[in-house]
Amino acid sequence: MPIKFYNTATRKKEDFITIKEGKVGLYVCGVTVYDLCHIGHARSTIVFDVLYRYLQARGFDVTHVRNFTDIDDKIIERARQLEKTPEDLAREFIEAFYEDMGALGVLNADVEPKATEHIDHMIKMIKTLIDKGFAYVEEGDVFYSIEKFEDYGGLSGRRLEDMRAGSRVAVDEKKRHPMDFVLWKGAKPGEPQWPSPWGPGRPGWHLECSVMSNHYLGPTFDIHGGGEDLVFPHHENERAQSMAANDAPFARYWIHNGFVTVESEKMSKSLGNFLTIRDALKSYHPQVLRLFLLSKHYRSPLDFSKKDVLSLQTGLVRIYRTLERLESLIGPFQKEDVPHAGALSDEQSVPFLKEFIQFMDDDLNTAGALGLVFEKVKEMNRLMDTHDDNPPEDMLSRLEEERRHLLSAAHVLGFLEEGPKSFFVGLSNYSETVDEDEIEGLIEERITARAEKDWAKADAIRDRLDAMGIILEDGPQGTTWRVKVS
RNA sequence: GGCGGCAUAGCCAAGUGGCUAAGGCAGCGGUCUGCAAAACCGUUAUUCACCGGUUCGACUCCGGUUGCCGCCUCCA
Repeated sequence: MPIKFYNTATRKKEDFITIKEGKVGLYVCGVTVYDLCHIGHARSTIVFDVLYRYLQARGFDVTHVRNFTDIDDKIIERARQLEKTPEDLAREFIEAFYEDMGALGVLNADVEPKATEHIDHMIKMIKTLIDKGFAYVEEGDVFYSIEKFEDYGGLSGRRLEDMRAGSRVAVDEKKRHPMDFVLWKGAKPGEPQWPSPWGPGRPGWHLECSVMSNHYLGPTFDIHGGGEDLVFPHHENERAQSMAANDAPFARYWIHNGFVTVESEKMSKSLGNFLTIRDALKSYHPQVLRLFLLSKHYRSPLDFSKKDVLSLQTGLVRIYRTLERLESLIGPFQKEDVPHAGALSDEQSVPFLKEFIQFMDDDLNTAGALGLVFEKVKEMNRLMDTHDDNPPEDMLSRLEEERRHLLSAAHVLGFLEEGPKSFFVGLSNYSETVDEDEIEGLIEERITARAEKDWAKADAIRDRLDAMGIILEDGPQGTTWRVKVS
């Protein structure tokens, strides 16, 4: 069975066939670095991170390009407000991007180009477009003439006539057609600028992705991704530029992720519900956030609500508790066992991994795949329950094997990558700080009381700890405690 | 006005033209435990917004209605 992706360009799920056997060129529109990333950026970045991981696990040699837009009107404006240079501002938020996304377990892309590194290539493409008659110069600006490109609208399914009716934009009168867009923008005094044949200025936004995808992946490549809001106009314009300049098809598969709302409302600065990754990480463990963002199909809208995130957290805690239980039986997971590229090949005989592949092959169904993970966890717990005190050797080796399968699936989703201990320590940071000595002391006291069968006293101590947010577990090996997290 | 998407139990969320409609959270009953906790077992949608149509058969395909959302302007 082939991998299938929903292709925005055709509005259908299609079999994924690469241009070159075994190789995938993946271009994902990154962020404009004028502010901190929010939870919506996190979803998009994580979704394509999972796509990247999955294609690699399936054995493809993937070239993943994720750009930074580091010159743009918003950056200039924000820099002016903060009295910084646009370069410093961009550098600062690129750093923040790595910090935030790194916390969420996002891998670096293979190439992470910045728009300002490709100005000369952009000028070259603009020249080509002018020479071919797709672009015109007006007083230091260069515009793309959409009427010259017959397939304009071919990606988003829009017709020019329809759009004109709904246009609410004050149209730049230099444009010959209201939907024409800028390729090169003449600089006003004091603005960042680069020399060009049309005077000093800076590139238009859409141009950078055309140039950089062409530069790193060639004129025609496999997958182009981004948030669904980019379909129009950004991707439509990118496509028009690239196809006109290169005389070649552009991306073969267009993949777009759905939006994130916060407590059922669209994120916006005016509503004050603009949730940055940084703020979200103050309330939730990064693994909880990551898994939450993968708990629904990537194309559907996702509502970020505290209640739903916490219920997902409870589930994740259960998974980690199982891993903890496994460690006590068969020791910690060895890092060398981390699955290598191509681990999820077509000839998969392990039923669990086979099912996992079926879900992921079907348009990256992370939600279905996650359900599978929970089923496996239950199965392993059940197995451990049957031989609580004296586990036979063959059961231990079976558990070891199943844990390896579980973790190789989890690796594709980018979670369960740390040990249970470290996870629980991390999670406890989200609760009030606790005084370990005090807790240990109380537990000692309670052990004595229990030995004397003074149940009233034992229960009183347990209640007291409970009030402190500490949960006790009396097991065969003695009493353990953990912090109540939700 | 145009384009597109979504509507599944108390909540979140997969999925399929006919076989028991995944999974998580919450709830209830049970096993275990001094009692708990954790884990496990059982249980919670005769039904998939509404109305028609296609079909031997639809929640799944088609048409319409209602509701919600996104895009058409910078936006992941």
